[in-house]
Amino acid sequence: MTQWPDLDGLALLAAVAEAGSISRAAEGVGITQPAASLRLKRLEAALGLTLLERTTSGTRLTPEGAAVVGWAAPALDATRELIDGARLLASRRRHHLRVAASLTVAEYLLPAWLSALHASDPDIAVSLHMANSYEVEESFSRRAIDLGFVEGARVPPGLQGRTVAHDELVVVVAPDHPWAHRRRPIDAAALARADIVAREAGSGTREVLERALARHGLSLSPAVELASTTAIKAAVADGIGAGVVGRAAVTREVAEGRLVAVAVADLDLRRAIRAVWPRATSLSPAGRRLLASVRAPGAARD
Amino acid sequence: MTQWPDLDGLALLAAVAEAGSISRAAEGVGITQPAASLRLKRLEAALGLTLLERTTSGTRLTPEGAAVVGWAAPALDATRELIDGARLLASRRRHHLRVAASLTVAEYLLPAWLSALHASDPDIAVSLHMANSYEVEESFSRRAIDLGFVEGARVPPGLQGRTVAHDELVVVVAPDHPWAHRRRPIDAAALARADIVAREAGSGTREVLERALARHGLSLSPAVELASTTAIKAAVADGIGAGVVGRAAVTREVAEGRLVAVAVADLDLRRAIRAVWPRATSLSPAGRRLLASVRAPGAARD
DNA sequence: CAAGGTCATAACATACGCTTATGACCCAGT
DNA sequence: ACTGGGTCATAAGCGTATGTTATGACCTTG
Repeated sequence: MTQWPDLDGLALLAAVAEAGSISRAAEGVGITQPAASLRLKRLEAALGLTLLERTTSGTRLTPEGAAVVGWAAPALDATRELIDGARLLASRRRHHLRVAASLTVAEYLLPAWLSALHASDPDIAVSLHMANSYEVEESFSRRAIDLGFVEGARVPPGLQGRTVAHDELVVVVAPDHPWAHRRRPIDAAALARADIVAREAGSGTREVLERALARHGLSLSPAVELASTTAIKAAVADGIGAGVVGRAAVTREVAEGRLVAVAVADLDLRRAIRAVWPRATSLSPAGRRLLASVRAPGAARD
Repeated sequence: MTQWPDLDGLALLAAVAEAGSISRAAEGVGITQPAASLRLKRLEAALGLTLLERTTSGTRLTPEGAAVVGWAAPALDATRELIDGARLLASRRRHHLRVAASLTVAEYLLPAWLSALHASDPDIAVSLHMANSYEVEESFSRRAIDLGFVEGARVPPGLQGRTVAHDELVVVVAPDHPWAHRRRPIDAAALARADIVAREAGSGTREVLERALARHGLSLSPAVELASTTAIKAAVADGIGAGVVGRAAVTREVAEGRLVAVAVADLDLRRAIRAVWPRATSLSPAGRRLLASVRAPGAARD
């Protein structure tokens, strides 16, 4: 497979033509004179031509050498163009990052991660798309994003992922709800029977809840389905029912007494937050930087 | 100096795009699958790009890979053109040989050598220029010839050479010349005093004669100077004087009694026949073949 | 569900390609 | 005429690149 000529050698040959001596050309390209001598000799052997007239006072091209240099110029130019093009693409990969994240992650976790990324790598520009887990998969297949964040137990097919955080769902009710003053946890069956305000089917939040109930042989029939955590919080505050949302989303409301968190016995509402990217390709450099930022500054919470 | 991309790798990448799998591409370019895998991985690392989507059912280009393949095509094409051009030149060097030889060599030695060369390498075309030693040097500086044959003691400056044969000058006279019936050799002084028919100054033959006489403190003052051996033989036969010519040139005339060779005591008239070529460059392949032929088939005579 | 394809990884051998050290040679300036 | 500074070539040593074979993990397909 050593059918291709040595581009380094050809560049060196051109440098010799320019410099008038092997020594100076060698210095110019940053190798020693013996290395250059050898390289040129091998090039001549490979081509079967005498390219250079070596004298004790310098080295000049033979006519054949001049012809080869003439042919080498377009080859080297075309190759340089390839390098430049690749560099441009690589720089995009290093300085641009298209992220898709589920609503919950985008609202409550990503801001801190992105700020950490900006602190460590100020020249990475991030564009963020909000999407539920299924839309994330679809975005990958359209190659519209480089990195996704999804919640839920499973890694979507065709993707690989790394768990970067955990989020626990909590049951919240309005302060005047009957559960608001219980000292003992409710049980899973009670939750399943109650009026529930839940996220729509297809969201990671909803999936975790359903799976957790299913482990008790229970199923969910929500009183209301809403498409955002904010809407759920409003509905719960209005007394429509008990809401199930990520703990991070209601930290302030619970602290301020506007909502009350209700403990549920025997129900595992923890869910993994995963960074995911296509299995067939490697994560882009910018994506790797973001993951490094996620891991580093204590951003991972539960 | 490892600034240039791996052309083998790029060609391999294109092969992968074509074949749809790394294994088949590897087979296509004649390496094993692991070697190809590594090569491609290194290429990706060097460019900082993800070029391929590797799946368990084959490998396809990413958009970035497609772009790189697009850039690689002109680079590979330009490089192939270089190879083709160099091959053409090399084939000329292998199949063409421009030879310059002094009159004596061209007439009496080269025919046998060329016939031997033709026997061993029928596809080498030889063009022959007759020239005296000085003209040979000049032909090299004009790059008009690849190989020269000169007589005489010295190797011309700027050239390197190898002795390929020896030729001995002999003194010949007409059958009715006083020296024709001597049993004892004449001496050098007698030769210097006699009427001599010699080659012109600047010829190798003449130089050898003058040097040989000079070693005895004698100098040459020819009665007649002629520009060809044939002319000298005619002049000697006409009785103008004693001729000094290469032994090979008069073999037939002496055998047939038309001329008589006269021995000369204490005069070394041997001269080297040298193949010469520029010191600054190496001998062309075709030239090497001719020298091999000269050495091999007993062509070297004295 | 087994078989045959995909690619990746590991262990090893070889050979390339650079370095430093040294030598031969020529030209120019003293 | 000679020495000094330039040229290039050769030799020995060494690290690494790059190939090989052997093996394993993983889909996809019949």
